[in-house]
Amino acid sequence: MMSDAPGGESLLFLTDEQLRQGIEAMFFAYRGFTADPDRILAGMAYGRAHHRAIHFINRAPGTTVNNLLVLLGVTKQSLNRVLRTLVEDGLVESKVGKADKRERHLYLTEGGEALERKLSDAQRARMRSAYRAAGPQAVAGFRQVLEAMMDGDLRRKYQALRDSGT
Amino acid sequence: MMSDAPGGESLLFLTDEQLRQGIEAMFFAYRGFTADPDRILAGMAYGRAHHRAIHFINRAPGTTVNNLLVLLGVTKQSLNRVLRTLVEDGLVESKVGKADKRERHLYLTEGGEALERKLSDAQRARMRSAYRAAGPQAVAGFRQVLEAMMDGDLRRKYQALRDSGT
DNA sequence: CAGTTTAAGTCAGTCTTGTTGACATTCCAA
DNA sequence: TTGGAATGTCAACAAGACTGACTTAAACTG
Repeated sequence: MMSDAPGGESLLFLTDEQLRQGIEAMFFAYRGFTADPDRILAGMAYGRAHHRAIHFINRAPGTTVNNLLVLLGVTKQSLNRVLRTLVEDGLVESKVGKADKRERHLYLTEGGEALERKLSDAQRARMRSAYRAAGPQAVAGFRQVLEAMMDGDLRRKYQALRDSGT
Repeated sequence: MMSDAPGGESLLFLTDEQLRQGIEAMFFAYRGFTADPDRILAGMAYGRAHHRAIHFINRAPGTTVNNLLVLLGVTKQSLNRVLRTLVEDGLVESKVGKADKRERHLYLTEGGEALERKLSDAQRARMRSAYRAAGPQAVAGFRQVLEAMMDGDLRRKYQALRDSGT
C-alpha cells in the first residue's frame, strides 16, 4: 500500500489519516468524558465550571485562588463568579491565609465533598469501564499520548498534581 | 505495597488514584488539543464551533444540516448561527437538496478548504508530535481507551466516519 | 517609612456558544 | 387533500468565558 519510513520502522501510524482519526476520537471521547457529570449538574444551578473548581479544590485542599485560576486556565473574574456561588451555597470554604493574609485558602465543606464524590464517582465509573475494556497496556499508551499532547507548562502542572497524589 | 486482584492479573491500573490521574490527563490534554486552532481562530470572528463545523463538512461533503447537528451534538439552532456566518463569509456553500428540497447539503468553498487546511495542519502537527513521542504501541492503546470512553451511539458515528476515511 | 507590587475581589460590558420557543416550508401518508 | 412529521430559520435568553478599570488590604523594597 504505502511505503514505510526510511530506516525500517513503520511510520504508518503517523499518516494524516491516522492523525485525523485520532483527532476525531479525541473529540467524541471528550463528549463521553464530560457527559455524566454534566447530566448530574444540569439539575442543579451548576455547570462544568463548578465541577472543575470542586475537583481541583478537592485535589489540592487549601489551594489559593491564584493557584486555582492558573490551573484551570481562566481569569479571576470568571473563577470568582463560580467560587462565589459555591461559597454562598456552603460547598466551599474560603479562609484568610495565616502567613500571607492577602491569600484565601479554599476547602470543600462536607456538602462540597459529598457533591465531589457524586460527580467523580460517575466520571470514574466511566473511566474504569474504559480502562477495563482496553487493558493495562492500552492505558499506559493512553496516558503517554495524552501527556505528550499537553503544552509544556500544563504538563508541569499536571505532573506536579499527579506526583502529589500518592 | 498494595494487593493484586484475585486471579493473578494485576488490576493496579484500575485504582481510584490511577483513574483520577487519567481524568486529569484528559482535562489538560484537551486544552492542548484545542489550543492551536483556538489561537488561529481568535484573530478572526470565529470560534471552536466554527472549527468543528468546518472539520466535519470537510470530512463528509454534501452532508445535511441534520446529519451535522447529530454528529456535533448541538441543537439545530445553535448550529445554524454558526453555519449562517460561514455561508455569509463565503466559506461554506448550502445547496437545496435535489430529492428532498427541505434538506440543505453543505460543502466547503475554496476559501473554506483553505481555512480547514490551516486549522487541521496546526492540530495535526501537535498530534503528530505527540504520536511520534509516544510511539505506535502507545498510539494503539490511546485509540482503544478513547473509543471505550465514548457513548454507544457516539461510538457508532465515530466508527462510521472513521471507516469511510480510507 | 513611602512607594510599589501582589492577591483578591468587584463592576461593567462584550463575545461565543449553548439553550427554548415559535414559525415557514416541504414531504408523505392516511 | 389534509394533517402530521421533518427540515431549517428567526428571536430571545443564559452560561461562561473574556477585557478593562478600579478598590482594598497586605507584603515587600529601596
